[in-house]
Amino acid sequence: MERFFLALADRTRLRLLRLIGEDEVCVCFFVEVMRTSQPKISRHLAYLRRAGLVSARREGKWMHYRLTPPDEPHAKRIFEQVMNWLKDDAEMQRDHGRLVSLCCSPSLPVHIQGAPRPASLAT
Amino acid sequence: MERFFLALADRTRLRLLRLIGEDEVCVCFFVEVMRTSQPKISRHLAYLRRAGLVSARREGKWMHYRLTPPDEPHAKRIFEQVMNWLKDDAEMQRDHGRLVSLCCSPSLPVHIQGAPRPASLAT
DNA sequence: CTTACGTATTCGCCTATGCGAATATGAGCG
DNA sequence: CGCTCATATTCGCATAGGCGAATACGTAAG
Repeated sequence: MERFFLALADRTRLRLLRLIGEDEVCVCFFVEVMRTSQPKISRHLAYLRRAGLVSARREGKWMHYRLTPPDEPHAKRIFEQVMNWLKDDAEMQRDHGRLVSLCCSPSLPVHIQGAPRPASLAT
Repeated sequence: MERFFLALADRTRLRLLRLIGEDEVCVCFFVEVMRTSQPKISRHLAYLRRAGLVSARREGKWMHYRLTPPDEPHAKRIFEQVMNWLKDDAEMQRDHGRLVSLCCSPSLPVHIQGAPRPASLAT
């Protein structure tokens, strides 16, 4: 219970959760969209993994993260409410906007060319 | 947002929130029911006050605390869901049970004789 | 005014955790 | 194998915050 709330008690982690949303997103997009250092993002993803809120899948060099909402019914409902809350946050809307336009653009920036786009946003 | 979740990320604070519930409860009952040191309880109440989740009212020597749910609609809904979650926790059920039987008993233990009982539990 | 009592705050210590910088790991490729 | 790229982990440092012990504060009673 405390672990659950601790995982939610950091802005970087909340931004990551919001960016993932219903998709499965490659780490390189987080770095690109959030304009934050890669180690910082990786550390927070690890924290979320330990808290059980996300899980990862490797695909060659790329790691994809997706949400794994809690099993416990109360926690699950709260988690969904939190995700709704995040949608109303200005900064996170900007993040998400950047992710969408990035993934829908025909050519990715040089440093992430070839990165697998989130399924629901693929061109 | 982070401040909100940080406030919820501690078991002692969650126990306090659950004990308060819909009532206005005197600090001395927390100490009695949770079998925890008074400074510890006071510190966590101060934390909750700073986070805006509770507010205090002085009545002579006694301090009463009550919940002040967030204004922001998302936070408010989440807060209510959290309160429901707490009701299912075993330790917190024991806490609450002790509070009820304490307040409904005709005579309080020596060290809290004269303490004002929570309104809804008064004899 | 002094005392007693309920509550709050301070102090010193310790752990958790955030950060940037550097480095390690793991996978694909030549 | 050796190189590169994507990602993860480690290191050293700084702050937040938990705890018990001691102490301060505010109010009522004598």
